[in-house]
Amino acid sequence: MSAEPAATSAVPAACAECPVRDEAICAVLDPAALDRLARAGRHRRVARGETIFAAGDDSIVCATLVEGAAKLSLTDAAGIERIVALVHPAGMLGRLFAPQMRYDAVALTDSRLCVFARAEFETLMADEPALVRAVLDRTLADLDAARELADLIGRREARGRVAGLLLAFARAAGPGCHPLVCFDLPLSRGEIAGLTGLTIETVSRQFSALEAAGLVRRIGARGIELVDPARLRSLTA
Amino acid sequence: MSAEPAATSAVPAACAECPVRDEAICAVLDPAALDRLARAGRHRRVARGETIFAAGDDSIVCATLVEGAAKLSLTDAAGIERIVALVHPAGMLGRLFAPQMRYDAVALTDSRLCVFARAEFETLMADEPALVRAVLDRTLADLDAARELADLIGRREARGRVAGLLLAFARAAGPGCHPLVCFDLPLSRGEIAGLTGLTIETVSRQFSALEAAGLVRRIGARGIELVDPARLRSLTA
DNA sequence: TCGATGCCTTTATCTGGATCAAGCGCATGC
DNA sequence: GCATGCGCTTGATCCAGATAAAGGCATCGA
Repeated sequence: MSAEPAATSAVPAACAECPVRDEAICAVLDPAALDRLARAGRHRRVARGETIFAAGDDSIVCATLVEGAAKLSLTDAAGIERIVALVHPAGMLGRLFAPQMRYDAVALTDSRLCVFARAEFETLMADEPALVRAVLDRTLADLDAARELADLIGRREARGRVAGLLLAFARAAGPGCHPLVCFDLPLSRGEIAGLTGLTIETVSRQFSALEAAGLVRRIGARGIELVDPARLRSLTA
Repeated sequence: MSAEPAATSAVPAACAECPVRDEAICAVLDPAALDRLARAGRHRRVARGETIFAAGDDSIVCATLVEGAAKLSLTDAAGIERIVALVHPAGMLGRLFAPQMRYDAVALTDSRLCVFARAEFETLMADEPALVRAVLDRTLADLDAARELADLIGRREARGRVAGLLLAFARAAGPGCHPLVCFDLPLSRGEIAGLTGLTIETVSRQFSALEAAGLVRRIGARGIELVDPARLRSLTA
């Protein structure tokens, strides 16, 4: 693989130093299968705010998020965005076995992807039971996350939704910051609103209130410190 | 494997007349594997309102819903129930590869289940790639449904939530009633409230308003006729 | 240096849905 | 026949959060 010349954006050897090598679906593959998958994959960088694919697009690719963060969302006729999922490193993007994308996928931070042609990926799945199983594990985790989100935004008061979101994000993005109480929330107020079913203003007020109550501390534009996770959790009730 | 040529080449008796035989995960299995699964499963009837398993229970079983309907829900400290999923015939209940149940599963109508010991089911999955694939398909469908629900309750006005729920239910439970515009909604007002994140009173008022506007018609306690699905859909925006 | 732009916050006002409180319809039981 | 209970509806009131409007504070290109 190192014999390949000047292969810049499509380097199978990149698996060796892949940050999500042990967590992504590829982790379960034996070397031969990994090599086959690696040859099918292409690395891609996307900038913060860039659309990876849009709802209604033909579902021709799927991808593993290697680094960064992304959202899946819909924007209704009134222009209100509703986010239905956050994707963290090692998570997958795209719809397997379906003809069209159902949501917009947008990068929340500068990110790196490992992109596969869907057809090719599905062929590989047909040959590799372990890959099917890995995708299943990932999908079950996604399902848990989706139901947790439904539970979160099903509650009636704004306070609990925001508190729950902070805790969920801290948990999901956890490995990024050891104390697990201080992390970067790569979401604008508008995105938090779209995720929680609130408005920007309400989100802003809730943040101010949580800070005033000594439950969290805002650090710069996007930094969050969970000062009192226990009390925060109690708001989640 | 003890040789039973006659038995292994025929569809197990219990499955032969199963109403979800062609839709449930079992549909993909060859006769031998189906026989093995059938031997591992046992039928169970549950009455409307009966709890199938509760959040926190050890995850020792999983099941296919053969007939009826069920809900997955959580009840918070204040006694407010939030429903995170509806399960229709051919759907699965239970958490694979996880030690504990995460939600309460309760029958919405008198129902029939095909129950498996989780460990045994997982063993069978290890031997049957087609079963893993079938479970994956089912899980992907569940994921779509969960995200659709998150989208539904993320919207800000009650009208759209109720309208969207009716359409989603009509679609999901569709095969039950041919015109697809007239069906039985096996949910109490309280359950609809728990599903949409509203209160009983608001749900009731929205139903009255939808009926007054000529979009739906209520038939008896639980019957619903979608008089104007198109206009209903427009409320979903 | 200077707007211009975009995002966040804050204040003021309004409103849709929550809450509180009766009624109503319809079972079931005595 | 009437009481009891339960779920649904309806009305009256209240409030949390939506809406509207303005100001603060970065970054950015000219």
